[in-house]
Amino acid sequence: MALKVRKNQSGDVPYNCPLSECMAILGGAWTTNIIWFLSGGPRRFSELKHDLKGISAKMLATRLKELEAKRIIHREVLPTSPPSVEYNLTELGTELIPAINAIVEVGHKVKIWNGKT
Amino acid sequence: MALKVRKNQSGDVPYNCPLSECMAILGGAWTTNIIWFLSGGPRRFSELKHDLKGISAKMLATRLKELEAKRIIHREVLPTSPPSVEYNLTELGTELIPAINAIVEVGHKVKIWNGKT
DNA sequence: AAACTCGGTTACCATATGGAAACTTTATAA
DNA sequence: TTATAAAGTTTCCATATGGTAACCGAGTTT
Repeated sequence: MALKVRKNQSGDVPYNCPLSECMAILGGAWTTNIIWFLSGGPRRFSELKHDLKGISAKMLATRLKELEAKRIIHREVLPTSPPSVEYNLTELGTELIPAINAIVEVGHKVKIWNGKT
Repeated sequence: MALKVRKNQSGDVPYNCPLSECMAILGGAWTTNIIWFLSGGPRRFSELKHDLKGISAKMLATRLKELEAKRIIHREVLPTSPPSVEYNLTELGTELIPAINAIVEVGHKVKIWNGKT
């Protein structure tokens, strides 16, 4: 006899939307790391490049533009010479911090489970 | 005068490790959705395929194998006829749920900020 | 005048990602 | 006898992703 498809117990049926929507923000390479470093306060392009060891200028520029378009970060040109550019989290961006922290927490637990204490 | 690179205020310097490690688990397409649906209890291949509207069999099989290799989910063949296969979260997999929930929470907030109430 | 800094841009390229559709095996149902 | 279900696998293909390296303009220091 063929099996019946059981009702899913995790909640309402098309519930994947908020998850997918948020993962569309956090999904790209380096994205969570950028947000995490910005959670410490405003940061310039070259500072972020220094923070994110191994990131290319192209990748960093791409991600910063994406996050700016999604209103997660704010870009501000400072009247220094030469002009410098500072990035910081918007209010919406700040809302992401608890999720990032939760991911960091699990990251620690995964390391313990994998014996990398 | 050239600007000085300021010390980052978000914490210790090479702190990206747990974040990157966890994102390496959660990063692929559909991954968080699969974990979320499994958080409701064990689920068969075809049930998950039904849950995750639009996923291809290939993608689902790939992700399930990945998550099994990372000890996030457990695969069990049931002695039904035809044999069916049930997937469920391991203890380690269960540890991911708070992070997934945090992401879902932010997903809701993002929708509100974007005016999609 | 030459070199350097800042904040990128551009071109080129290799690989990774993921979709569509057809096929498989075992076994039961019509 | 034919069809269908479960749980994938396989092939083919298009696009997305991301790295390297060179380059740029404005301004500044040497």
